[in-house]
Amino acid sequence: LATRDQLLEAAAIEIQRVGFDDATIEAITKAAGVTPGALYFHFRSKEAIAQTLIERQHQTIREAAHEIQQQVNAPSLVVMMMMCDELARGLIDEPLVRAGIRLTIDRSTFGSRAGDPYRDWLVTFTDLAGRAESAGETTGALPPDVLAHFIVPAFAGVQLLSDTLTRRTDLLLRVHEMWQVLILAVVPGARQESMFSAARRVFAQPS
Amino acid sequence: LATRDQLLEAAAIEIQRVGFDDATIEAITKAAGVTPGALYFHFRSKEAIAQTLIERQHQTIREAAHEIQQQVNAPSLVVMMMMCDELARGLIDEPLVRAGIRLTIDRSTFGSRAGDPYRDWLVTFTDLAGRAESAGETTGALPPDVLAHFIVPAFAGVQLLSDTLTRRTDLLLRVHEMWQVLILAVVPGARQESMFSAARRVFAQPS
Amino acid sequence: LATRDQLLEAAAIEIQRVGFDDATIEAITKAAGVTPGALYFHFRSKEAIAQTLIERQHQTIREAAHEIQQQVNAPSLVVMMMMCDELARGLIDEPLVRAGIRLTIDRSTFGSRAGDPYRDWLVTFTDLAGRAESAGETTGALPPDVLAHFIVPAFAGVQLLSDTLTRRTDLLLRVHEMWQVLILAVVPGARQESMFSAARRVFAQPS
Amino acid sequence: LATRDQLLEAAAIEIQRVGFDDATIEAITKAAGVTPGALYFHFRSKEAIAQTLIERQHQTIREAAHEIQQQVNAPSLVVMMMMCDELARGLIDEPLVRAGIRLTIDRSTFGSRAGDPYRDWLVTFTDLAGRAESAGETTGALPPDVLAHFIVPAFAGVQLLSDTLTRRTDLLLRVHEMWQVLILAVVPGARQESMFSAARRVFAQPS
DNA sequence: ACCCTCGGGACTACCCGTTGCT
DNA sequence: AGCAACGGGTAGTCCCGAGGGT
Repeated sequence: LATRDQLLEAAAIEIQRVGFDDATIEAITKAAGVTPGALYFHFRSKEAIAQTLIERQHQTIREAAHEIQQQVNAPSLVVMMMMCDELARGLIDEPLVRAGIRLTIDRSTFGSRAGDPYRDWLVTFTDLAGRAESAGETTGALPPDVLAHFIVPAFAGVQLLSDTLTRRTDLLLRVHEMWQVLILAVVPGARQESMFSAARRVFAQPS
Repeated sequence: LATRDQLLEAAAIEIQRVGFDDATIEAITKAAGVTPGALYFHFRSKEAIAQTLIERQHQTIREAAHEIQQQVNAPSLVVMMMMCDELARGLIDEPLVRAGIRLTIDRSTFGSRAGDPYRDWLVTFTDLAGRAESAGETTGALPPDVLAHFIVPAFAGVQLLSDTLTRRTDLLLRVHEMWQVLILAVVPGARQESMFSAARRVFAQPS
Repeated sequence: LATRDQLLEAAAIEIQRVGFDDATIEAITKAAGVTPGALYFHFRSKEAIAQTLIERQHQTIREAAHEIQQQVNAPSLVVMMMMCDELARGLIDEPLVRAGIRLTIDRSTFGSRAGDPYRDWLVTFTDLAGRAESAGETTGALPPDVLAHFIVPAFAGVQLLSDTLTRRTDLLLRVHEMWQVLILAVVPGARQESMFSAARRVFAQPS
Repeated sequence: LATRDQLLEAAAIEIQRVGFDDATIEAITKAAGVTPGALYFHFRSKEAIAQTLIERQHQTIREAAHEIQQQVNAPSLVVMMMMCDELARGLIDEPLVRAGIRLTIDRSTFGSRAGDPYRDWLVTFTDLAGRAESAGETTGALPPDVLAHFIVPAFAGVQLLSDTLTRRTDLLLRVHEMWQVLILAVVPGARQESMFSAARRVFAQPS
């Protein structure tokens, strides 16, 4: 029902704002305009809401990634950039994404499930890195899985610092800078310039 | 008093284990072998303990960094590696460091103070990056502050994922890999090999 | 409607299992395969179900007692035994009877109505005890009402202990033993032996 | 501390009045003049209070029984009567005893521990019944354990009905009547009259 | 002067019986 | 008869002072 979605959105906003522990049921229900009873009709517990939120965001990102890979006919490296860009923009203005990430990082609450989104990204990026290497976009000095195992956490860290220090106002800039380093590290000299300009196009500010 | 230190250590262990919110006064005092009254004699509040913990860790790291910069006569880039290595090892086995980082990342609790450690690292690394450029260790393609603004979050991210995915068992390996990327990106071709072997020495497993 | 009976049976099973307070509407409706709405179409409230259950069990027992008194041409003392036997067997395998007794004993919920079944038994047994005395089955050392006021609670107690200690597996045995004591107490010596064998026939195990 | 006892007494009064489930923490603490915090300092949970109450009553009764057996030089049958009398009087005016019995009967909450008091009485009464037989107080027609297995539940039932029907105002009378039946059943004819008068002395109304 | 037992108060997640609207 | 929602209420917990012991 519509109430369920209202609750999820209210929960996302609240969780993204104050974190899971400090997001009270009262605040969520009040924001959604319903009563606690209604909430516990749709969700078994507070954790169940968070789980749903995580899954939804997880799935949202997967779909976006899938779409990008499908629709766009671009170098694998550029696909990676677009995925980073997509996620970064979501982190700036979509409560669902923000809440999902917050829940993934403040792992106080969830056991092993918390790492799932990371694992997902790792396999996707490992795959893309492999294709990039095959396409000659990278020098091959670094194995694809090593590269993926660096890009994903690097992005996570950039996002984390940007959030802590500037409330993500400089996020796009920092992600752009991150890709400049990556291009310098893995793209053959001859193709670096075109990659730089591709990056500039991807991370151009307007939403 | 000795009680104060016992309290701090018990708090560090507990916070590193379950996070600030779920670390109860009761658990901390029980672990320290004292009563809540004793705790509130030494600290004004639960937050005060966390603040003390953060400051202590902050200061511990600063001292270590200072020592490294002083004692070692090494390229600035290698100094950075050693600082990363130092922190990584602390993150693996020192409760104080682990608790400090946890408190910095799970920022639920503290307003703006949470970013202080990051800012500290940023200025230190910006400085070192400048020196590295002057010494010809880097190509200069990236301004020192841009470089620092990438290394620090990248390390934070690597640590975060390593913690989430492997409880930091692969942390040293990942940090080493991170530096391989960085070397490829910023060190002039002629000096890369010596930097690679320097990195190998720094991140050699034995503690 | 058939739904009504399903509801009653499910409620009986649930109440007999966990008691009135802990028997949730959700569990009952789920067991009956209907929705809360359906329940509230047939019953005004949760208490109404319990009342219906009590009345039904009350009536079931009355009918059984009536039948025994009517059909059987036996000494009044033996009629009493048969009624005890009947109820005991119901307490072992009929959810309706079990639930009814549970509701009568866990009197948390109902005010004065709870004693009704007891009062009923008391008048019936007082009457039977009077007839027994007239028929010379008893010595008359104890007035009929005193005798009834002992047999009824004694049975209640035997049932209670048997339930608590052995989940009623030894109920029939204990009720038989109870009647052995009663026979020794009130039956004239000359007729005791025949009463003992009558008791043995009544409380013979096979259902 | 004194607070602990106040809480136990308040809990006893409340539980004896409305039962375990309907005895709210708020009511108990309010009656004891303390706050929930104080209660949860002394007891881990609501159930823990009930457990303590049961144990205390259990122990109280045991001590009383021990004292009776020690101090009094009386026939075993009379000792049993005195124990019944003692418990009956406790059931009339001592909240602790009333609450203990209520918790034992409304067994909704506690698993197997609930039967412990019964088991205790059974062994004590079996022992006393054996001594009575040896002393020639009983005919020996009933084995001691059968006798005990009848007296204990009979008392329980008498108490239960008296509570339900008259709020225990006729309890002493009913227990007296119960013993009249028992004397008729098991005491040799020649000694019955003296036992009857012993019973009259034991169950004389004044406290 | 230091330490601790004990108590206070507020708040939260959770659940449940019940009822409109369809 | 069903789906969805309501609102009241309870156990549990936690952080934190104020009073006595040592």
